[in-house]
Amino acid sequence: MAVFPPTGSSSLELTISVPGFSSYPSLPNSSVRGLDINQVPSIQADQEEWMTAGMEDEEDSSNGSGPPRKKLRLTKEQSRLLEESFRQHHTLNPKQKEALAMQLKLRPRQVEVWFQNRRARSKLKQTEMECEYLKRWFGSLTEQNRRLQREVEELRAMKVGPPTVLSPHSCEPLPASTLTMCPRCERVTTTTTTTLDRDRDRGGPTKTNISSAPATTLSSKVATPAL
DNA sequence: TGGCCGCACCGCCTTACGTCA
DNA sequence: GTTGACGTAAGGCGGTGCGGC
Repeated sequence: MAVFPPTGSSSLELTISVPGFSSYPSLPNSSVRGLDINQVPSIQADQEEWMTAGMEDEEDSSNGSGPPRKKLRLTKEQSRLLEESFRQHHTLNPKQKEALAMQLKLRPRQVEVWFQNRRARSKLKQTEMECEYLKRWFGSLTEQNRRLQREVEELRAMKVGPPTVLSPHSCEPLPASTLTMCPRCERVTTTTTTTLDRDRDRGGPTKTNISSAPATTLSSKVATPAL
């Protein structure tokens, strides 16, 4: 079973990079400053139909009689243009916002709100995808953990009744392997000192660690994605 | 130069409305 | 016609950065 591969990104940071607009530029002399964000650009006839209710309600709200909040629905064309703009920039500077608002015949505030909500939706979607990924990865690790536990049990059983290992040269039984538990990582290792090793290296025994065995054994690599 | 204030913007949470099954 | 779920525009609040005083 393959360990679920980590994605290219080693980070789960939800960063939205906006080329050229890392932060909102401060434009003290911008015409946007001092601009009434509730100012309504000229409304075309085809827009009045859906905007009128909202506009009227805003005016109604000034009478302080608890304004019923009417919801304005953006037209498909407006949504399309906003989406298109969002693909280019996830945030807007004041000039872009104003221009877009003019183009869409919306208030700059509406454009701003749409972008805020759009960023939120984008982030939510990303979070859901990452959640799904982590779930699958957890399932993969659980399965791998089960396999390793099983392998540990098998190795423990081997310790009770150690197998006879024959020397490839003399065909005589070699000293029994000893299973030990690594105190640090709790991995089971086996230490085997062969006659061949002794012949080759008088300086000390050579340890053959199972951890260095092929990936199909206990040493199955546990890929840990950088989170 | 540091502190304060106002402004604009943001993210986050929530509310309220429109739509649809 | 009613209802509940869902999507989303908009309100509210706190935080941040910047410019002016």
